[in-house]
Amino acid sequence: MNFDLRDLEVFYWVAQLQNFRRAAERLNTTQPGISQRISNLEAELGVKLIERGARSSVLTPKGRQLLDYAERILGLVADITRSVAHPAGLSGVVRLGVAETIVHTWLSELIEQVHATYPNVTLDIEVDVSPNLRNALIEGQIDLAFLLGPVSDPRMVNLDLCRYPLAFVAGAKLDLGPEPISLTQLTAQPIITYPKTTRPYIMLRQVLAGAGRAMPRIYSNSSLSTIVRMTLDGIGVSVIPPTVIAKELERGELRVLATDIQLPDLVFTATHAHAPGGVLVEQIAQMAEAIAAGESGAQYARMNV
Amino acid sequence: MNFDLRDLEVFYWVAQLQNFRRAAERLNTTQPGISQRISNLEAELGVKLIERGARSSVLTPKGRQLLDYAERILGLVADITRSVAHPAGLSGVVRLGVAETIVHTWLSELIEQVHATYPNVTLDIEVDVSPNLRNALIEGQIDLAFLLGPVSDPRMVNLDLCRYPLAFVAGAKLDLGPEPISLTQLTAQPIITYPKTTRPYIMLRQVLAGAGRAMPRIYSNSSLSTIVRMTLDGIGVSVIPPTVIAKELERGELRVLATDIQLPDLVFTATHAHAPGGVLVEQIAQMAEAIAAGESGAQYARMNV
DNA sequence: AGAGGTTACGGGCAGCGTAAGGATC
DNA sequence: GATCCTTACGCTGCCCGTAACCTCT
Repeated sequence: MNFDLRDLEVFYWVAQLQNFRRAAERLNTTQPGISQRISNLEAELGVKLIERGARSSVLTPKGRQLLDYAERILGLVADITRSVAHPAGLSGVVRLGVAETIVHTWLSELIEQVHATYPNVTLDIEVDVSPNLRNALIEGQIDLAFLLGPVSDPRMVNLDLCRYPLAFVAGAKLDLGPEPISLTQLTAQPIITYPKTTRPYIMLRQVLAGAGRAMPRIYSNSSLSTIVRMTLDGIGVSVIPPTVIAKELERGELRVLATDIQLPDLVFTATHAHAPGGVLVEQIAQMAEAIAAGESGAQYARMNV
Repeated sequence: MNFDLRDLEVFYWVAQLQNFRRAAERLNTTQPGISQRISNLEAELGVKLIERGARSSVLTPKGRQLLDYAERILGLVADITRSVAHPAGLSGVVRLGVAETIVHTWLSELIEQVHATYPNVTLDIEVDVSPNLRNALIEGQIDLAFLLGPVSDPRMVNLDLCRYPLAFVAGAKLDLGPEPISLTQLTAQPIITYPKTTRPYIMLRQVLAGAGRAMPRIYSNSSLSTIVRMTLDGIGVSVIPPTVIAKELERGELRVLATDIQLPDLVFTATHAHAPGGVLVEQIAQMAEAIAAGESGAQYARMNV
């Protein structure tokens, strides 16, 4: 009998994702590697564990039986890394997907704290819009994401991070008339905000459409920095969380427009798959939760000035 | 985090035996190998697990914590080999210690059955007297032994195998006078039996001494075959279980002497360490139990003729 | 033709056994 | 000096990644 924990881990993920290729992505390896591991496991146990189908692979009865054991064993191994292993000894790569908003708030703080706590851990950071991050999570291409809203997939774990109000922001020089600014005044300008696939865009569109008038031009842009740049250049009014432009507000380069328009807040979550062995991921998610809670309070305080 | 099941197994045995060298023997490997495994485990967890002492090595608190997990994990792995693995796929080496009496009764039958059931399993068989087998078991040099009497060590598991009566046996030509033979008649002859360290020898000595007369000459011999040979040659009367000389009895070359002397039966057990992962050992012990039960009945039947 | 999995092959590295080197009694 | 463990070193064998192949739809 010669199988190891890696075999069980591979088997677990193939079972979960019902697909060799996705398991390979999830485990940062190649598909033939997965094939070999599974073959080895089946040979060692002398039993067929996985029924390879044309579109997806599914467990045999023996495979289901093994899955139960594999989950328990991997869970115990995770317990070991939690309770007996020294934190500084943890190592590995965590693939992190981040919505750009987070990049402009507390991401760097998290990165520093992770590297301080786990010197041997590498973060692979990928910045993208939340819908893409959501897909990447489900496909197993990233381990953890900080994105908009909970991901309602049974296998995903969501931790609430922070809640940022949206606001209409304009360049200091742009004159829109007396405040509070009405919808009509606003929509004379192009509105600059997040891409079409994202929740802020959809929410904004609903709010503007709800008023029953002609749709204003909406410039969507997947780069938050660029949105800020365009707003600074007076190209239009942007809809973003003021949190990300604290500096520009302080310097008086940008201002938050007083309006009566209610926009729902942006709610960010840390989301990851429920995975045995994902101790690191859980820890980092919890660190993010703590940092975001602290930052969020600070940001609110600043905004209330 | 990069440790495997082998690391945990090595750790488990070092913890049990409190000694690297003995763990190496138990695991059929070399002592530096054990050293390396433990070092690796400690490095991976970033924690000292074992306090190396001059005479024995003992677990640190973290080590005790890990031992708990290791036992559970290895137990689950054993469950896998029990319930999901195909028996024919089991492989490995089982080091078997056998008292010679067993060699002359049902050992070959067991060997055949083991090889039929587990084609990939190798048996390392060592024939020795029970006291030596007992030590080898405790030292972890053998995995399983068929020997005299239970081994009363907390970590050992004993299964009753068979019970063979002892008898005085003489060559067909040796004339000792009218039967039943008295002690006095018997002790005129040299008595040939098992070595001094063994239970039959001690029991015999007590019985003969109990009679309060001068001790007869006792030839002790660690080879049962040789005892039979000497008895056939008329050198003396031997004290052995008639079971092992079925053929000689049938051919009339040897005979069992009728006496009033009560000798306690030889009780054999299959004994092995309680070890997680020792699925093979448990299975073989159970096979021995079944075979011995069958054989034992047959032998009794034959003797009652 | 494209997605899913297997087979083939070469390079790198981990783990083993041998042998020599402390440490502790 | 005896016991116990660590360190050093060469070697083998495994495992990984690349690439080509097979097989369904």
